[in-house]
Amino acid sequence: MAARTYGQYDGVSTAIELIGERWALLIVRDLLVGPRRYTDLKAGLPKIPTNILAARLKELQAGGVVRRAPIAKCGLVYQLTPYGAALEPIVLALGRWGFAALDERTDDEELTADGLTMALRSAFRPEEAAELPATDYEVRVGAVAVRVRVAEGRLRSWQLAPPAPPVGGALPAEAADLVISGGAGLRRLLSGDIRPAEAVADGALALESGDPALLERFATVFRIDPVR
Amino acid sequence: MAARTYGQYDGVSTAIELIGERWALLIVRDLLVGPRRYTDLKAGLPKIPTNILAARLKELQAGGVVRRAPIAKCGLVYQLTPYGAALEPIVLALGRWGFAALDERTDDEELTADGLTMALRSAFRPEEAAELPATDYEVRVGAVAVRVRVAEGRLRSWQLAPPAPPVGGALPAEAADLVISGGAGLRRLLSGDIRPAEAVADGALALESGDPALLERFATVFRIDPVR
DNA sequence: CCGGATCCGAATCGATACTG
DNA sequence: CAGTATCGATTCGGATCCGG
Repeated sequence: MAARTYGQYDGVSTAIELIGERWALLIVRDLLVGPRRYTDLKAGLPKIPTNILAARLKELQAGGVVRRAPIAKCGLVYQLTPYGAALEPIVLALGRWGFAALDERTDDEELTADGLTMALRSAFRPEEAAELPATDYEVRVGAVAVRVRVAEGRLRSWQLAPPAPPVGGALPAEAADLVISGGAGLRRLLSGDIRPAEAVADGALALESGDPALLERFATVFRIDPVR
Repeated sequence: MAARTYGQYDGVSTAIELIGERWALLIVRDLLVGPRRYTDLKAGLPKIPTNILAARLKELQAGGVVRRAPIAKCGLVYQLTPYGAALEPIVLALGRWGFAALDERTDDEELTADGLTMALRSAFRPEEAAELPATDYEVRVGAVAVRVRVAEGRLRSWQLAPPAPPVGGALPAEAADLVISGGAGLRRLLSGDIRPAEAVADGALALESGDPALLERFATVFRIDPVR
């Protein structure tokens, strides 16, 4: 295990020895959304071999990034330690950087609930949201659906499909103010590549319910600017 | 090459498909210091197999992260594209995160000039430096020596040993205001684990030349706070 | 020396099957 | 649910070699 080391003494090398192995950062990404059970992780990372998942979880625990905790009633969850949770701004920034290289989705690529949740988090702009009234959005892409609430410059999220335990408190009972769905259009909207009205006219984005004017607000609060 | 994909459609997955392969981010780290030739990279990454270096450089070029450019008089260099250069804040943050997990240096780990340069960059605090008079520091750790100038809230760096082409303009002719050397002491100083005076008293850090009072200033301008 | 390409054994990864 | 075990396919690492 120490045989495959980089042999360098510095922060970057140490960091990628902790979280640079294949699949490791995607496990961290999912755990940033909330604690997850072994089976949840496996479902959220459909292409990970089960032995690799087991191996990574052990390494991440040994590195102090992840902790294994028994949960109230039967079962156990993996969760980030405070040290692991400190990766959040890095993973979000990496998500923004990689977002710029995204092209059209192909059939063998899928978007998971945790992937969408983190994408929305990485696109969230607190400064823009600070003065706006509290608003609930529901975003659907294929089979996944995420509910986000923007209030007081902060973002909270819940996963509706597949359902995951609420991480931002109890899921609000009432319907979202705006419900949108669509894959390709969402990416182009977040990148500022297309205006909200165009996205809807195109059919790239569908307005399921809610005031169409709220889509402008959504596009203001959630955006990932192209890298330079 | 597309066989080993994560099969997910999101920014984080895309990012680590571009720069998540073994050694890739260390190549980026070195290129963030300045353009490097194949042999420079090999020297700065002593343990990288040459075929892996060649393979990574090709992948990074294919991904639009690195560009290969012929240099003025014979030879060619690799340099980051603007898209690759946008990784700087991420690599610096990762360096700070990993720094927290650094323990004592072992004999098989070495600190390279580019590693030290990036460590100092990641530790630099512009806010603290904004109001301070321009100051030059020279930092020596083992066989590597780096010269940094803090002026007007900005940081510039040059590599003295092993010498690399100046990336922040011409190397100042005059001697640095403060010259310090020492390995273990530097890490503990940057982490705030030890006070400047103690570090010198310990012998963990040596003051080669300059006003000892400047060491306090150094410790203020360069610091990596423990993660939470 | 620079900028790689080639070859080969060792370690890791990926897919599937299996178990407490 | 939470993983191990097994095994073939890849990749990595180390060394050598080669054209300019």
